[in-house]
Amino acid sequence: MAELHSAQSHGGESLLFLTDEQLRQGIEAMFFAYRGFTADPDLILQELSYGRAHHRAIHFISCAQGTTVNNLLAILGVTKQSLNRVLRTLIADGLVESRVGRMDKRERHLFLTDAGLALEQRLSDAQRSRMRAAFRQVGPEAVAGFRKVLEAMMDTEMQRQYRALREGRG
Amino acid sequence: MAELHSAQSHGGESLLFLTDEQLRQGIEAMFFAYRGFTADPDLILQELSYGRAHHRAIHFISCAQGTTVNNLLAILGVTKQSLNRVLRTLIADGLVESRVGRMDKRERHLFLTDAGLALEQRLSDAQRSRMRAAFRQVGPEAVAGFRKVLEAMMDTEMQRQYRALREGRG
DNA sequence: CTTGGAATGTCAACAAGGCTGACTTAAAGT
DNA sequence: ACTTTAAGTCAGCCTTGTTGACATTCCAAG
Repeated sequence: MAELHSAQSHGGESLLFLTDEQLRQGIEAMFFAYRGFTADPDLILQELSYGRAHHRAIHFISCAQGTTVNNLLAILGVTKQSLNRVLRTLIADGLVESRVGRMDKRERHLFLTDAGLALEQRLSDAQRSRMRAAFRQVGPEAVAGFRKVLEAMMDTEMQRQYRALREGRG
Repeated sequence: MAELHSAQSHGGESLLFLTDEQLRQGIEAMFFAYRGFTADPDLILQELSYGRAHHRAIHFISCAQGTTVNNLLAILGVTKQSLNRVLRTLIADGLVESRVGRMDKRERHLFLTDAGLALEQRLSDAQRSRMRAAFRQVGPEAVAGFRKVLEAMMDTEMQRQYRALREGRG
C-alpha cells in the first residue's frame, strides 16, 4: 500500500506502531467532537422545527447555488425521496427556490432565497464560531494535521466530492 | 454576531485570521470524514440488522464493563428510553448481560458476553483499520493536531467524559 | 416504622428521517 | 418511435430519537 515507505524515520516506531488504545482514543474523539460540531446549529434548527437534514441541504445549496437535485443527491448520499421530503418543506417555506433548467428542462436548479441565505448565515455562524475557537486555540499546525487526517479518512469518492466543492469556489 | 473581530486584517497572522472559507472547508471535511468513519462498521451492522445505536452501546460497555445504565446514558447523550430499546435487543440476542446491582438493587450493571465481545472486536477492527490507515498515511504530527482540534471542539462536559474514559483504562 | 421523594429502569406511543418499490411526467437522446 | 434520464410522488417500512406514565427500590425525615 501507500505505507511501505513510512517504515523509515527516527527514534521510535511511532509512525508504524499504533496501539489499539491510540486508535480507540481517536474513535472516541471523533464521536464526541462530532456531537460538539452539530450541537450549536441543532439548537437553532430545533426552534424552527427543522432537522439536520434541512441544514445539510441548505449548506450544500449555498455552496453551489443553482445545483441540480441529482447533484445534491450525490453529495448528500441519500435517496431522492428522502431529500425530496426535506426540499419540499424548504421550498414551501420560501427558503429555497427551484427553477426549471434552461438548457435541459428536466433539471431543477436550486437556489437559496434571501430568507434561505439568512438562515444559512445564522446556522453556519453558529457552527463556524465553535470551529474558529477550536482552530485558534490549537494553532495552524494542528489545524493542518486535523485536515490531513480527515481527508485520509474519506473514501476516494468522498475526497473527489470534497475537492470538487473546494475548487468550485476557488 | 461573533465575526466582528474576524473582519480585521489579512496580513501575515495565520494564527488569528481564519477566513470563512477555511472554516467552511473544516466543516465539510468533518461531514465527509464522519461518513467514512462510520461506513465500515455500518456494513457489518446492517447484515445483523443492528444500527449505529447498537454499535455505540457495545463500544462503551466494552470500555467500562459493569457500567450502569445511567452512566451509559450520560456518555451517549440520549434518553434512557432510547437506550433501553437498543439494550433490550442486545440482551435478548445474548450480546449483553444485565445484572442487578448488589449494593443498590435499582441499578443494572452491563457486561458484554463472549458473543458481545466478539462482535465488538469485529466492529472496532473495521473502524480501526480505516483509522490506522489514515494515521499511518499522514504521520504522527498530523495525528497529534487532529486530536488537539477534536478535543477543542468538544464541550467542557464532553471533554470530561472523554478524558475519564481514557484514564479509566490507564 | 412508615411514608414521601428521588433515582432507576421499563413500557407505550409518536415523530424525524433514513430506506425500498412502484409509478408518472417531461424532456433528451438515438 | 423507443429508450433513457431527471425529477417528483405515494405508500409503507425501519431505526432511533423524543415524552409521558408507571413500577421498583432506596433513603431520609417524621
